[in-house]
Amino acid sequence: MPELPDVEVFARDFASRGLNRKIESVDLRDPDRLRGSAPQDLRAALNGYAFETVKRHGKVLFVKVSCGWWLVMHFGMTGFTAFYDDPADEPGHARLVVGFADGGFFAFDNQRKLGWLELTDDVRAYLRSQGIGPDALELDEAAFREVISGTRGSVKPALMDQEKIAGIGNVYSDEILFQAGIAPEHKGNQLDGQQLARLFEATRNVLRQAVECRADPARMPDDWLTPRREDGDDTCPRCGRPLETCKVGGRTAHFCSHCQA
DNA sequence: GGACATGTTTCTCA
DNA sequence: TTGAGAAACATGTC
Ligand SMILES: [Zn+2]
Repeated sequence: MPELPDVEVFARDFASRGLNRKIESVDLRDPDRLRGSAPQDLRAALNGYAFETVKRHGKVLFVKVSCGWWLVMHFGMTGFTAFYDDPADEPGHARLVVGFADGGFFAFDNQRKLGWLELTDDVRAYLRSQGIGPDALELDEAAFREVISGTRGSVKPALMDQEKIAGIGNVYSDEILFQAGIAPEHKGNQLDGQQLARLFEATRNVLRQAVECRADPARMPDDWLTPRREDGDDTCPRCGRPLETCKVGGRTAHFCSHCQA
C-alpha cells in the first residue's frame, strides 16, 4: 500500500480524525518497530499530549505531538494506519495502538514488519540525515529533468530512488512509465526532451489522480495499468496486447513493449 | 517447497 | 563515483 498516494491518503485521514484528541494510553505491541528511541521515550512523548499537525514527505508520514516531538512512520510494503472506536475493529497486525481520552483508538499496522517508527524534533534535519530527497509532487520540471537525464542507468530505478525523488515505488513507477510511453529499462540519459516532458507530466498526473482515487485501484481509470495488476489481467489497457514483465533494479516491472519504448 | 509481494539497507562486484 | 545484483529483514499467499 505505501507509496506517495497511499501515504497521502493516510495523512488526510489522520488530519481529519486524529488531531487534538488527548492521548491516554500508548501500547507499543512490537518494540522492535521503534528505532532510535526506547519504548518509554515514545510513551513519554505521547501520553497526556495530543497529535496536532500532520505532514507527508515522500512515503514518510510525520505527526507532530503537542510536546514538540514528531512521530515518524515508515510503512514498508504492508503498513497502514487505522482509527476506530471499538477495540474489536483493531487491525490484525497492530504494532502500535494509541488510546484517546474520548475512547477511540489509533493503530499503526504493519504485517510484514518492514516498516518502523521513530521520533524526531526536526523534520528537515531528519530527511537530510535519512538521505530522503525532494518530494515527487514538489519537484519542478527543471529539477526533475536534471535528475532523470543525469542517470546513466535505467529510468525505473531512478524514479524509485528516494534520494533522487521521494515517494515513488514499484507500482507507481510502472504506472508513470506506462502513461509516459517509456520502457522501464530505457536509460535516463538517453531520453529526449519530449520523453522527459512526458515523464514529468505523467509523474504529476499519476500521483495526483491516484490520490483523488484514494489510492484505490478499483477507482482508477480503465486505461490505467495498476488495476490490471490488481485483477491479474495481463492485457494492455491501451492496445490489448499481452503485458510483459522484466526485472529492473531488483523489482518486477510490468509494462507493454508495444506502447512503451 | 518455492516463488513472489506496494520497501530499505548493506554489501559485493564491475 | 555509479550502478547492478543479491541478500537480509518478516510474514503471508498462491
Ligand atoms: Zn499496449
